[in-house]
Parts: sequence; C-alpha cells; structure tokens
Amino acid sequence: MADPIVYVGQRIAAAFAKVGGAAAVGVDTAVRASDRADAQVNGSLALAKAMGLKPHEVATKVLEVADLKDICSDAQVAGPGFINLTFNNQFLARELMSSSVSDKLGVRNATKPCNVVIDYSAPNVAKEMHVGHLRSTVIGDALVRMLTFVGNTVVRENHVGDWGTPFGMLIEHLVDSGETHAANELSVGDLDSFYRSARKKFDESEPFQARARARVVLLQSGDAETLRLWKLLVAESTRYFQMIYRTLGVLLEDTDIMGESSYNKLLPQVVERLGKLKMLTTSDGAEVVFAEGFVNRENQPLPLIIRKTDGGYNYATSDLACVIDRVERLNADLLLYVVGAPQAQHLQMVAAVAKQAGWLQAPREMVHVSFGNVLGADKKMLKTRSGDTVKLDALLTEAVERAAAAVSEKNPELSDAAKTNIARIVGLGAVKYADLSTDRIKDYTFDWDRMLSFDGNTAPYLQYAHARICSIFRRANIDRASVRNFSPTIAHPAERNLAMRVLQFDSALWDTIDKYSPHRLCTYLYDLAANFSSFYEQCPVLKAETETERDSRLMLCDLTARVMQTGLGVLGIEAPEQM
RNA sequence: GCCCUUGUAGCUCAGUGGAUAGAGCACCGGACUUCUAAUCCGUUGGUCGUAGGUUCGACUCCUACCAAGGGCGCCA
Repeated sequence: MADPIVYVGQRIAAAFAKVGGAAAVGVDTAVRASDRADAQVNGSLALAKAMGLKPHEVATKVLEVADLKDICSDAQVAGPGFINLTFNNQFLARELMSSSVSDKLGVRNATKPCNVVIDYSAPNVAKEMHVGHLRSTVIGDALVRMLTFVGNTVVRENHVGDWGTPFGMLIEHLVDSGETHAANELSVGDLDSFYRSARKKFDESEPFQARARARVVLLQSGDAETLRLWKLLVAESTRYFQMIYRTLGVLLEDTDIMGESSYNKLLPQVVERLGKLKMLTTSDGAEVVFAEGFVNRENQPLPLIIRKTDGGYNYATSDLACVIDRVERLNADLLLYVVGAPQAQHLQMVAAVAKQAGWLQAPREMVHVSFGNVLGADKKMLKTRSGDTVKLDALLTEAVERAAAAVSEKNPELSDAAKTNIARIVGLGAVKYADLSTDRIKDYTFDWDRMLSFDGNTAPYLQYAHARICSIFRRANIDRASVRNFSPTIAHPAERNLAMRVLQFDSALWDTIDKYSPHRLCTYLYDLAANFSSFYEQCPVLKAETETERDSRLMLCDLTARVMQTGLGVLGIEAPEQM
C-alpha cells in the first residue's frame, strides 16, 4: 500500500476506536489531503459531540494514542479540533521504493475480483459512427482497461444495432441497388448516404414500404435469402466499425460484437419466464410488465412493453434477455451500461423488472454509466457547419491533422515518421482526453484549440511532461530500469510535492473506479504533470549537486513517468517518448 | 403535468459535510547561454442559480422555487 494517506488512515481509525470506544462507531475518521499539512483528520469534532467532550480534547487524546512516530514528522491539533499530519521524508522515501519495485506502481488489486460485463459503443449497422458514439466508446474503453488493471475479469460487449424494422427497408434498398454496387457504397464508408437513400424511398414510395414490411417478416422468420442479404450489411458495417476502433485505438474487436440479433432466440424465453412468474399483464393488446414506481403522463402506471400488439418484441425484451444472458451465461457480477443519459428511465425499468423476476439478485448489480452530450460552441449538439452530425472518422482525421501541424511547428527536427506517429498519438489523445476529463454526467463543449493546447488540463500537457522525463534519460543515455532500485531522498519542496503526488496514484485510480468516473484520474494526472513541471524547473536532475541527489531524482523521474504512462494507458491514451 | 440531470470567476472546468471555494484560458507583469520555454513563477478576478431548513460546521445533505437540457406506451 503506497498511498501515505491510506496508510496512516488505518492507524488513525485505530486510535479513534481506542479513544471513543463504542462512541467511535459510525464516526468518519477518514484522513484527507490538506493544504495546511500533508493530511488532515476531522473526525474529532464528530466524536467529541458523541462523547460530550470538547473536540480539541478528543483530538489531543487521539494523537496521544495514535502510533505515528515512524511515519509523521509532525502531528498537531489545530483550529476547533482538526488534526494536521505531516509525513516524515524517510517514510515517503520508503513508500516510493515500494511503489517503484511493485509491478502496479503501488495500486492495490481488487479485494474481490469479479466478472464485469461492460456494454459500450453500440453503433448501428448501415449507419455512420458519429460523435455520439465517441463518448460511449472512449469511456467504456477506459473502464475496461482500469477494471482489468486491478484484477477483474472484464467482458466487452458491443451491443450493435443490427436488428429491427429499419432492416426491411435497408435490405430492399440493397436489392434495388444491386449487391455489388451496394457493397462498394458501403465499403467506402459512406454509410449515411446508403441509409438516407433507403429512408427517402421508404418515406416516398408506398410499394417500397410494403416490400420493406414484408422483408422484416421474412427476416424475423429466418428466411435464408433474406438472412444472406442481412449478413452482407452486417459484414460491411463490422469492417467499418473495426476500422474506426483501430484508428481510435480502443480494445473492441469483432468478437466483442453482441448485437441485438444475438438475443433473438432468448426473446420467447423472456416472455415465457415472465409469464410463469405471473408478471405479465395484457394492456391495450400488448403484453407488459408494470414495475413499481413508474408512471406515465397521466400518472397511470407505466409499463415495460415486452411484446407489442403485433406480436413483435422490442428493446425492453432484448435488454431483459441481455441481463439473463450476462448473468446466466457469463456469470456477471457487475453489469455496466455505458449509455447516454436519455436511457436512464428505460434502464431503471429493465433493472427493476430483472430484479423482480429474480434474474438480478444482489450483490449482482446493474449500473448505468450515464453520460451527457458533446456540444458545439453554440451550446447545442455538435454539428458540422452545414448542420449535419459530425462523423467520427472525419473528426479523428482532423484531430491528427491539427496535431501534425503543431508537432511540425514545435519540433521541426523530428523525422517525418516520428512526426506522423507523434501527431497520431497527440491528436487522438487530445480528443479522448477532452472527452474523459470532464465529469461524464455533464454535457461538454468541444473545442479544438483548447483540447490541443499545451497548457491546462489537456492530453498534450500530460504527454509533454512524460516526454520530458524520457528526454532526460535519453540525453544522459541512462537505462530507465537501472534506476528503479535507487533509494530516494526527499529534500526540496518541489521534490516532496511530486513524491506525495506519485504516491497518490493508488487512491486516485480506485476513486475513479469506484465512481466509474474517468475524469477523476484525469484530474490526478494533470496534478501530477503540474507537480512534475514545477519540479523540473526547480530541481536539476542530471546536473544535481551530488550523485546521491542525482540518483534520487532519476528514480523519482522514472517513477513519475511510469505513473503517467500507466495512468494515461488505462485511459486508453498513449504517452510518446518525444514530442 | 410528473420524473431525471445540470446550474461554481468573463470563458472552459475541478471540488470527498470541515478551516481562507481551486485550476486552466483570457488580462497584466516576470523567467530561456540551462535535463525540450509545447514550460515555469506572480497579479487580477466569486452572492457556489434563489430562498429556507438540518448540522458544532453546507458548494456538498433536505424542501420549495427559478433557469437550461432530457425522459414520460407499442422506434431503439
């Protein structure tokens, strides 16, 4: 356990228990980072109230009892009864060592590793991926990496929209266009025009509508020729998705696709099982479940529609099938849904019904990792100048182009190959980081200049800090791995700030995981970069006063770089060695 | 109409019931013969939407209201 704050927390909690006895139960004895010392403890005020004593007295007693000699150089009561703790430098050095030689840089493994199924990305077949898919894909990818990093088994599921009524019209349009021509159109990535043409025909031509409807029936009844045409559409789209995922550098693969169609066989079972449980009600000709606590406009109970009046299933049925499949086939303990905020009520209803049916029993749980929209400068949904949705591949291309211009300007000596690679890493990193670094629940404003800026809470700033460290080792021709056993000595304040920050990686990552909020790790990494930049200005490494100091700083630099690289890594962002 | 989310500096955003609410941008002023100045250091800037309540203590929890966005029966 590397984080000094977590470490001292155990001793403080023990001291509180000793002082307060039964009164200390339920009192928040948490140790927190402080701007007045290294850490502060506020629990004395609450405990004093419970015991009818003065907070200052309680704090004093806690300090008398607490065993802090080996880790704190200073511990005192301040203000009304706060305890301020200052760690001694030997303790910090020891913790840095343990972090440096640990394969996970001091990050604790999950106490109970579990099976996590993450549902994310979810583009639609025969439709372009746009900025709306960016958030789900990028946030989902970061969660996959973080949860895997701490020892969980993670299953990626890409719930692609590959089924339903639109496929009637898409298949008929495919027939009209001719398969070869359609395949060409789809393979150049111009999926939207294919979809729009189909839609246009559907809206304008009644005979076409009739054909489309008949085709849906054929598709659902498993007609071989129809399925063949459908698979053609799916295959072209899958190739396109994979191209985007590779460009974006996310972990999703073809084999992660579990489209809506995958659950077809389970749908009748959902109805059957709900029927047996006597949960189904017929309402306006549809078979529905009334989950408690949900009402419609007229304040009447709001149903979850399992089977439509026409006998077809809809997305609620398929989402329930998903729950069953993930729990019973994949043995999922935790089901994450990285899905936009508008789906909140739907997912709540699905969860409520799944629980009521006994398919989702505690401690298994379903969590909606909800997120807001990407906005343009006008505060409305991000659109192109002509008012169209922004295509994801165009957005990524522009990001890399903009980064390339910046790289050429700032570091013209780099080889063309290096420039190309760095531009790719910086451009994609900027886009991903902009998405990850604000609280996912909120909408965020998309702004090229800000995300590619080298100042502030941006990917390039963090990547630059990492590149500078690499540069130190490259200049001096020192092997990074060779300094990892060096014993650090903490002397300079900037050195100390950096050390403290490095040691907080564990708690920052866990805090991020507990809340499924990548922006918390971003904030930490930004602070780390800022602490490093400050250190870099004030503390010469290669020209340190003594060899001991030099070795110590080399060790601290290497550890900082590894935390940065690993931290960015679990966010799905690369850290180049040169910029 | 009911429900959900959001509201913090001019702008973009952090903020775990705790002490004096923090960054970045912008503005203004400094620091390159130096391990990458793509950086650093400093100044200026606040009714935490409004009003109550709970609490030793509230940006944080509760209630009401205001504003913005979203959801509310057979699309997904």
